Amino acid sequence: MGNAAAARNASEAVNHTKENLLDAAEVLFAEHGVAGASLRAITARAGVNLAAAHYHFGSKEALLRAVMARRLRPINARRLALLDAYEAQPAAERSLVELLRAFVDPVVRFGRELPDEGRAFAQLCGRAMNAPDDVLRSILIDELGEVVRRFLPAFARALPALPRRELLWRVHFTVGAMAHAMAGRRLIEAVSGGLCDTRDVDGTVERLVRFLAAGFAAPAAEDSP
Amino acid sequence: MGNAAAARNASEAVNHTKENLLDAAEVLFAEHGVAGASLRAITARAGVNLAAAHYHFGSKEALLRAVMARRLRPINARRLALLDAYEAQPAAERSLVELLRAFVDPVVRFGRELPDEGRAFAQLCGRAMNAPDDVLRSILIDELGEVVRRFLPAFARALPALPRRELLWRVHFTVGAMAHAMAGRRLIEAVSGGLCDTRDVDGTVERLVRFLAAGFAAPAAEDSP
DNA sequence: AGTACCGTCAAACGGACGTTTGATTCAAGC
DNA sequence: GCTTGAATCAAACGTCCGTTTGACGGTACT
Repeated sequence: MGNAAAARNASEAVNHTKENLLDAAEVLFAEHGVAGASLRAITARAGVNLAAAHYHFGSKEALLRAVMARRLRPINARRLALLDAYEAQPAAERSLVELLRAFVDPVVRFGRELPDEGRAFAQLCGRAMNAPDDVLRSILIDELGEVVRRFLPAFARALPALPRRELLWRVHFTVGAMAHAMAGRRLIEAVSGGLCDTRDVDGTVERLVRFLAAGFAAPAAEDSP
Repeated sequence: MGNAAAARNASEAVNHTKENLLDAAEVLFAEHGVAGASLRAITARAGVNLAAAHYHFGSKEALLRAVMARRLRPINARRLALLDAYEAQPAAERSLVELLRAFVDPVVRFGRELPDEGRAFAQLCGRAMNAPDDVLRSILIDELGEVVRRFLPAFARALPALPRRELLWRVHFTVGAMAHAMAGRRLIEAVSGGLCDTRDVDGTVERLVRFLAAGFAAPAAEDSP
């Protein structure tokens, strides 16, 4: 049967074509959008035949899903691990900054540590949240499901005085600021004239977390509607 | 020469075809993205012939530009007017909240007051900042040029103790939160289970402005890099 | 009546797209 | 040595795209 292929995949030698396709798709999806990046351009960049994309993934959508899953899976795993560490502490020692860091750091870090592909993925991921493609958005929401399911109660516990509606809005703003910080790297570098260095992961995370923590700690507006 | 047409345009009777095209394009660009919305779908929705789009606008890109300009122009004019009012006050009476409101309110308000088209434009506009289409992004940046040129010094004056790099980052986060609040309406309504009502313009603006004001007022992180 | 022009229309253009097909190569199993 | 099946390849499939064309009615001006 497929013993040969199974043995080869299980051994060390991974499929070059598949990985090349993922790398190329990641960059071009980020650069031109999902609709704007054609399979012809992707396969050409990967140095493989056009039909290889369908042979290995089945469709363009499945390729996109694989691109997202490859990076999102470890990112979200790390987020949950940091959340576990945060919650393992005695309640008195937990700080909102730390909770926010658990939420923000892995995304920004993974997105920027890989020199070039990470840069591409950061753009793609930052855009995905509000992408017009239902596909891209649904992929992100699927992969993000457990993260929000675990983080929302943690935020609520860290801010017991905040009305739930206010909390949800602030998480919403947080996601927006984070996504923009990831997707809009060229923008701030251009506007700041190079003063703001987006390659400084720790600095970016720290600034973002402090900004958000202060926003979360703001007094709640009177709850009119 | 073109006296007839000029007279007709100058008179009350505006061109129905042109406006129908703008309305339809606004909704479909927002719903499916610029690349995903075909001129065939747009003209069909507008109830006009396919060739009318090129006759009246010249190209798909020019149609997109017209869609954006129609809404962005009054929004940005209002932003600058609010900034003028803010700066006309004696310095002692100015508040950061008010400055942020001048920046945020017109976008959210115009984006949501129009019952349905505004909803579409809000999505489109919120996405435009990081859109993969160079066209859409460049349109927004063009229309936004004067706004940032006037608001950045105002922010710097309102927060004289904040290092410039920190200020730029926080403005960056602000833009992200604002864009996400506009583009991600369906998202927060779904996540909150309807608890957060995105049709409540005043409430949204107020929550966002307070959140951002607290973030801006946070102590600056040590300026490492 | 005649001219000029605007707006609309159906039809077609060439090109790019995602996907499918069938042939070819090559290493592993009997 | 022959078969099997995974992997790659060039070529083609049908569809949809943005744009162009040329003809047709209608209105305003001479």
